Amino acid sequence: MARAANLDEYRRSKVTIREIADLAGVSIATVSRVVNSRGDVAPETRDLVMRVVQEHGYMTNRSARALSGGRTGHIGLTIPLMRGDYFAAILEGALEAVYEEDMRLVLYTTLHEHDREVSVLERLSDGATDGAIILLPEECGFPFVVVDPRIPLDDGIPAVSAAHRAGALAATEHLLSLGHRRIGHISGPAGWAAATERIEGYHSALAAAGVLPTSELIAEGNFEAPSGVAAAHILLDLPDPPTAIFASNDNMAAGVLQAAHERGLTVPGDLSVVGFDDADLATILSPELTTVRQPLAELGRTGVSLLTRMLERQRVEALRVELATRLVVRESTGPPAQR
Amino acid sequence: MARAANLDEYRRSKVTIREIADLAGVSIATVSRVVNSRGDVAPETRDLVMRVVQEHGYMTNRSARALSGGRTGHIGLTIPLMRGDYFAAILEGALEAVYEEDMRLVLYTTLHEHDREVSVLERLSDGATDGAIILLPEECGFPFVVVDPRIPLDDGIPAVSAAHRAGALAATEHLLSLGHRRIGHISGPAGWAAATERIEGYHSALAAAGVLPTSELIAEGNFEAPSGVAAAHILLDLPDPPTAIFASNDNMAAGVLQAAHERGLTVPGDLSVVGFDDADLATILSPELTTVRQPLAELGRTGVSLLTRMLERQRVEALRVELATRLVVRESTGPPAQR
DNA sequence: CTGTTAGCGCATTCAC
DNA sequence: GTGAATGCGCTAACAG
Repeated sequence: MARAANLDEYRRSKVTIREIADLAGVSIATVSRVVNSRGDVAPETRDLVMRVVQEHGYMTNRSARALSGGRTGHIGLTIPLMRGDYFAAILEGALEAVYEEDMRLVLYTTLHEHDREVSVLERLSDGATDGAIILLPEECGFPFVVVDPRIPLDDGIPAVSAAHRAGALAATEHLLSLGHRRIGHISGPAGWAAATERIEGYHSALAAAGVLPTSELIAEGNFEAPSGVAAAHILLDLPDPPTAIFASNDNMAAGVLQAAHERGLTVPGDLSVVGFDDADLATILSPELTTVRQPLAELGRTGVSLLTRMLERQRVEALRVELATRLVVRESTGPPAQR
Repeated sequence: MARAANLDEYRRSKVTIREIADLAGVSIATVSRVVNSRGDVAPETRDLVMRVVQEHGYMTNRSARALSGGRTGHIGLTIPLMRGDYFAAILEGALEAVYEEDMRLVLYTTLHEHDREVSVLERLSDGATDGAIILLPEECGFPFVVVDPRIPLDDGIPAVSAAHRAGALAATEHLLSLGHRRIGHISGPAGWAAATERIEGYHSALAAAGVLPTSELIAEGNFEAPSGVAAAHILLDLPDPPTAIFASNDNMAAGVLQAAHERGLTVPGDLSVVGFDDADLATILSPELTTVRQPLAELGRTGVSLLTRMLERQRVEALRVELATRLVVRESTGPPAQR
């Protein structure tokens, strides 16, 4: 089948349910039943209709179905930004789930800009989508579930997130068990739920090991690599510098590696570093990063299934899901150097 | 405005054009004219309607508009896979353009699987979208433009791609000008247009400098990092190993860095490496990668504008766009070591 | 089991 | 300038 020479031709070429009905000598309703695989159709009628449908390549018009049925089959997904494998991984999971449910994913980016967030939220309620997966929380009269919430959410808002605290705890314990006592932490931006919970995990591990947390050992970053190198330099410039650094994500851990490289420090010989996320980046770096794996794709996938469940049951349930994280030990951690 | 307690309530809460018309004491047609900013409306009527619209938060229902107007305002975008900043960058550009045109982007992944590609193509023509940006070329009766074609395309298929040949030429010339004569190349998969053109650029630069290309200096990879380390080892195991390696993308260049690291080779001291893409990865690595910048976001953006132009003119034009690439010199290249 | 009948919400002729 | 009427393609009662 060659490409249509122009759009008009393409549009005209679309077969409607009425034409199929006429061709098959049945009513529109019957065709509808067949294509929606309803049970109450005689086998022979079904076969007949199916044949005509096949022959003419009929596909039901989604717009019409949406208008009539009240559901578009689209779900929206807002994401702060595309770059970095972090969000891509979540998106990938969501796409997978959406594909399996024969729905479509309408993508929006907010770029972390407030204006943009507002306008995206507005667009979300224009009927183009049935619901949304949101990577930023806002109140709005629209069915949605928040994935990986940036800030603490009201109860009653469905959300799926990862076990940040437990992951950070495991990461710090790992360092502790290796013999480290001066363990620096590069945190995410203050106010972000994930960043806060990871600090908490770091603190509890320290406390459990009887190590006194010092605020000078915590430097704040913004989840981007450059902030990681800056923070690493601050930490390493300390009179009594850390022998290990736990960064709140892999990007910043990459920054730590870069800073170490600049100072001629070997990893893990002179400095151990642990990341968080287990993004693709973690295994691309040398040495490969010891990090905490977040089930990113699962996050996206779970978000979709939560949403579709809400959509089907016709009512919003307050559901909270927390997915487990786990430490992945690779090459960037080892015992501290002897003094 | 609090969240609707359940979906039914949410759905009922949507205001229709008819209600606005009644409230404003005008006809449906008038409201339609106003919200679509048609000229032929009296200023006072316009203001009145606008006020009512604002007050009730009316938004025109996209499904109804799509059914009535024959255009959904959605455009599809198929992408092989989400991971890696490469496709993300293209997607980002496309999203930007789509946002500006007040359209929506429906995302599909093919995972490079043939079955998946076919089913995605089918879904594309179900009326959910007006047209598509495709990262894989197939003939189908549907308006689309191919971005970054994987294989050579028939004339007559609108496409936008980057200047692979020129970029590879610049990269190789750079190495040559530094004094390198044994320059290895890690290519992309055979048959991919981008890979082939980059090899051609590499060859012409060599030829222009009077250096005889040797096939042993070309190793094939698959654009992923592990294939880069494998290929690098092959090249470096040569009796007369290269002093510089030009990898066909940044992922594989990262693999080369990793291989060098494993062998205790310093970059660029013992080995120079050049990548291609200038993905985010390039500046996260240490040393930062000298690479050829592809205008990834521009690729996506241009794809969208090409498509919308096609959609508006109501006919398919055969347009071919090639966007310029440019060499970005960073830390991973330098003169060859003295023998 | 199957056909008939109503809309779904909107854009768009046309008259006025 | 404005309103009434028509249809986009389909699903969902209902009736037979």
